[in-house]
Amino acid sequence: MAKSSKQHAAENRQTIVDAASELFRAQGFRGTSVPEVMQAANMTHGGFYGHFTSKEALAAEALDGAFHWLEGWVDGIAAGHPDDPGAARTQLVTTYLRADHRDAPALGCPVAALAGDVAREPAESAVRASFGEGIEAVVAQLTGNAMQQDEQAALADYATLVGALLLARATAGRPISDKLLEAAKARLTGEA
Amino acid sequence: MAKSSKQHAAENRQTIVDAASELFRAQGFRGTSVPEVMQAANMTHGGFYGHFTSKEALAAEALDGAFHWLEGWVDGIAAGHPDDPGAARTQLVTTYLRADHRDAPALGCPVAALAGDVAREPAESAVRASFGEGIEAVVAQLTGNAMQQDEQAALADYATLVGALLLARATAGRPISDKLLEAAKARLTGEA
DNA sequence: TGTACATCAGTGAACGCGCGTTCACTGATGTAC
DNA sequence: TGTACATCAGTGAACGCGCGTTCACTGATGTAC
Repeated sequence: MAKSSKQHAAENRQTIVDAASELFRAQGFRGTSVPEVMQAANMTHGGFYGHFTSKEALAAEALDGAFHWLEGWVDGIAAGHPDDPGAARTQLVTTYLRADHRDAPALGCPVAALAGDVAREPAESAVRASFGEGIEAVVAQLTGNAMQQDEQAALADYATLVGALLLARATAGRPISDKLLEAAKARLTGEA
Repeated sequence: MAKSSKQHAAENRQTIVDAASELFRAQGFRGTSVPEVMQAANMTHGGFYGHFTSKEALAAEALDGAFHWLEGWVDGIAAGHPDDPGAARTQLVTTYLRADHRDAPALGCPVAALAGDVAREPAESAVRASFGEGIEAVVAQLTGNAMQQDEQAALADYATLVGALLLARATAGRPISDKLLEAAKARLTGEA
């Protein structure tokens, strides 16, 4: 019944990717070291290069994983409101802009967490490619059957969501932080 | 006619702050080293600690400088449209979301350039304090005589501007990058 | 006005440290007979 | 089923490097008489 060593290795690899996905979102690419990721995965750092060719390769894969989670999250909201795209959109906006999303970047939207880092990546970077594909996939979800927005509206909504969450994080601890979340919520749900 | 050494030192200090302000916006706090800043200011790095107590102290001062520039920029737009706050707002939105602002973060809005970095700063950080005060000052400008927006609208606008610019930077090179700028422009100027 | 000393901004070498990455090794798993 | 060998995931020490910061020194500027 013991796991084969290949199974074990594959599980360990996934543990590394998952740990990296959270650490990168919380601390950024530069703010997270390979030894730190490996320690979070309960391994020593020497084994890292048996699984990945470089830190950047891990970053791209961790970002893919975070986008995969995000797409599942959007799908889950859409599934909760079949035949009512407007209600789905409202719930997405409300949930995205909750204080607990602001306060837990490690487990939240990779776009808000890492857009600033990705913006500084060189043009050919694998991380930049993953980010671009990820964001296009999410926009496709918002314009698809589940949410039914036109593309321009979806892009403007997403920009507002990301901007508000990021500014709320950067000003956390000040009254303006909560106000930013409320203002974006009011704007996007038409309550003001 | 020769400058006194005190004048010279004060000028050099300002040169360091200005260089840091651009480098930090372009590359982030962690992505910019003290030697790199000093080289950009045409000095060797040894003299740095004669002017600043730490890299973080420089970062806070450089951020203050960038916000000062931003406030002047907003004032300039407001002054170009006396008695027409709506036109001022439209010009601000249009200018902020231009492709050349996306492509020149070093000389642009410090909020878009550094919000992600500031969000990871600890609660007591000097950089975080500078950022919070800076953003509050800018919001005060947008709600003041020159632009006359109510606070909630100003916050939602700013979130949209920052989110769109940041996402456009993170996706630069893809068609979606320009679309993000256009979508935010349309949303904020009511053209769609 | 000229000389002697004090100041202090900037230089350049050095520090300890953590980074990304490499590598010789170990020991458990897998394979051949 | 049991033994002998091969594989290979993970260990832990080590590498060269750039970081933030320190410090002894230099030489131009400023001050005292």
